[in-house]
Amino acid sequence: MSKSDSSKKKIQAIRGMNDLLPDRSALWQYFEGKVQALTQRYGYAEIRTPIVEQTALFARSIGEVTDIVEKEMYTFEDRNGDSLTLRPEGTASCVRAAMEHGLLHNQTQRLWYQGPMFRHERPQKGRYRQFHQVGVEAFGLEGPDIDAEVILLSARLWRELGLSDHVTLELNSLGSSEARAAYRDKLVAYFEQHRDQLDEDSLRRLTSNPLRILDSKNPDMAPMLADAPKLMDHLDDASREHFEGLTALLQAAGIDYVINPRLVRGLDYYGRTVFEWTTTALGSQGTVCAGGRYDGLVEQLGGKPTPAVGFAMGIERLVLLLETLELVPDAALGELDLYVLPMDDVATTQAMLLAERIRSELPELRLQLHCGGGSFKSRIKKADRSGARLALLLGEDELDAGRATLKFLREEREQMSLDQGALIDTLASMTTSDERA
RNA sequence: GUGGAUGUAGCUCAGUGGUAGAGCCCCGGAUUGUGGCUCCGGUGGUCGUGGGUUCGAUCCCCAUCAUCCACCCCA
Repeated sequence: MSKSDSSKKKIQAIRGMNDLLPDRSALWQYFEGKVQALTQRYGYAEIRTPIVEQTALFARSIGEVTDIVEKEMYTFEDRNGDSLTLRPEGTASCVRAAMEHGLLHNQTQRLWYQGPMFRHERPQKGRYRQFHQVGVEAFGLEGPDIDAEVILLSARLWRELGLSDHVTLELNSLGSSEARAAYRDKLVAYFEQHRDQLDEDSLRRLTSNPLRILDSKNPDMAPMLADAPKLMDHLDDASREHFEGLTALLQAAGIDYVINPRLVRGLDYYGRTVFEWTTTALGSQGTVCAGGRYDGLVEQLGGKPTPAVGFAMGIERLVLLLETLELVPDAALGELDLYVLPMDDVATTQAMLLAERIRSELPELRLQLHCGGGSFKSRIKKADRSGARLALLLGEDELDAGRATLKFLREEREQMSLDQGALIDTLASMTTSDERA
């Protein structure tokens, strides 16, 4: 080995950007499958947008002074000198695409998306620089019924995943932008009066995002925060009515919720309804799904005034939660049904042809064909380690007789010698009855 | 961006100022076409990376990278 060889540095993944390895991919597919089926059942159509957009899109939608825009975006110049950004969230792109293609012209839209998002944050469990979200957005509907619908959609997902007992719905209303601005002034005035009790972070937020001070985890500030003016007490009448409409619908639908007057979203475009689904099972990254109403965003991006509501959920966090709580059914993990095993090299061709025939006749069956030769002993060991429930053995005796041997790898049961003609029916009966059980 | 902890085989981890071990995994064997249990043998590590101290460092010091936890932020 020369020195130049040893000086080669191993290339590794970018910090905070993870590979999804084969032992976990079935879990993601399970989750994604549930989402796909669910959105379809609610009449939401998928939209796919590029992961790169003009930087201005995010600056104008998320808000110039938010942490996301100020210090967390992956922004770079392309070869033309244009400023581009890897999307830090999905709503802005979704709105841009919907407007650009006339999807919001005199019509309502129910859309969903899924994909990677990018934020340059310090990685932590449940928080990564490339992370994945599923988002749901509804446009052109202003009543609280659509707010309730998207919440019901998310609640059904938790039910189907077995998560209902592990997540809590928190609700709040931010009111109209005018009411919020007036409230913000009152709040700042209150904090100014108690400036001595504010910690360093809160002093910084006093000018950037004073509403977020309410959400502080510092116990020393709790008494002072408890006496602060309440957003709920400063709502405009229309927003109050909207919020009451929403809570009435949720009650009618049997959805439990907690009103959290300190709940504030980090993105500027939210107004009126905001909500979060949280869990205590994930440590400090407990928000698993969050969203709300953003009636002003379309107009802000140059479109006609269009009411809108939506949410995004973090796939890493939800998958982590499913793993932590051991809520993934074995059937979702994609184990093999059948391992087709030529007992020696002479049987290779016949085994391959038989495997192909089975795949044609039984498309649902998960079948792996032994490749790579080896002694019979090592072959059958591999059949065992493959995890398959059944093995189909083909050797000299079987080939001569036009038969195959079906062996049960996971149960105390005599192996069967089957005529190759009857094989398909036997396999079919065995795998379907097993799945129903 | 701030504070703290950690980094030895694919995985989980021992260990010592004189260049390393266990268990699991993987491969082979224990009579001919039957795996799982047991037994035997074997592959595999520049001790995260780069400097420094030292006769000599995996061990001490510094830096760096990565992971984890909390803050910040947020899904």
